[in-house]
Amino acid sequence: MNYGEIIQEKGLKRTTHRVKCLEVLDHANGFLSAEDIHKKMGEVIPISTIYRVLESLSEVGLVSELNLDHKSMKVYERSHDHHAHHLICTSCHKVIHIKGCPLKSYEHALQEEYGFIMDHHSLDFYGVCDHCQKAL
Amino acid sequence: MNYGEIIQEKGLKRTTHRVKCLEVLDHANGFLSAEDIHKKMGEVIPISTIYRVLESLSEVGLVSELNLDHKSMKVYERSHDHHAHHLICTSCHKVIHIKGCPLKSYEHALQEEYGFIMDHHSLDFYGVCDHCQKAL
DNA sequence: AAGTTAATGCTAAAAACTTGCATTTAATAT
DNA sequence: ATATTAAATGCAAGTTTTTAGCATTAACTT
Repeated sequence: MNYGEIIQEKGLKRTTHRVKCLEVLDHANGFLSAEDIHKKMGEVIPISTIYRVLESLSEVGLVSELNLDHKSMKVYERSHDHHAHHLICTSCHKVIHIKGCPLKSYEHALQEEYGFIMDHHSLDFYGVCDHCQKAL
Repeated sequence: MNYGEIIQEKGLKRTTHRVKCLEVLDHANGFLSAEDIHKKMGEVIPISTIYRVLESLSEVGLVSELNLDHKSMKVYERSHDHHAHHLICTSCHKVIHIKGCPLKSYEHALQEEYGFIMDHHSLDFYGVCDHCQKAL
């Protein structure tokens, strides 16, 4: 299934910008800011449109929007269907996806202890990747 | 030890604004934005000064600055000396501190698996607190 | 108390993001 | 295929959040 079809399946119009934007995000390794995407799309489309495209793709769940620690800027990634966390390299900014989550039972324990009903959690690891260690 | 002394101990000048700001953060339950702090300090001090005060307090580790998921705004809290995570109520925005961390061995496993050297991680839980559940 | 350095107030501006509105494009009905 | 309708886009301007420049003031040092 190509990007256009994926977009239509979610009930959105299949526009050039949305297709291109989804493709860019799908090929990116790591998070991209609106500005990054703008550049990768050739800087011909107004940035306001980029924001609107990202908003619509986020709304239907094709793209995830998040704020990372230490960055005062939203970043975006192609959503994955599994619950996942990230290793984020503070040197090259590469993002490694980790499938699986070690927090199930811990969440349950917290729920018991604090009477807090969990909705979701955010977990990211920061450090230096394999490749960057060698480069130093 | 009072706020002024704490500030001086870190090598900063003990100014009225810094003392007041640290006090406000120490008494807050939850994260505060620069704007929140500005209001709590009476809105007489220019917001640019608030940012500078927060910057200096962050630099010496008295205050932590972070970006939460879903909020495109920096928020601040009085630093605690122990490694801790948060339960954040999406209804009343109260923040519950959880001492301890379940990720030690998981981090180690990731380090092995990906050759990634960990620096730190961010972990926050979102849900509905005890109190808000009753109110619904 | 005088001197030195850092902090503050005030104004302006940069950066990130949003909105309004006329025009164009995509999907749908004819 | 063409007309219709609703949504998306381009363009310009506006918010919001955060930072910077510079003259003045306050805090610590001697």
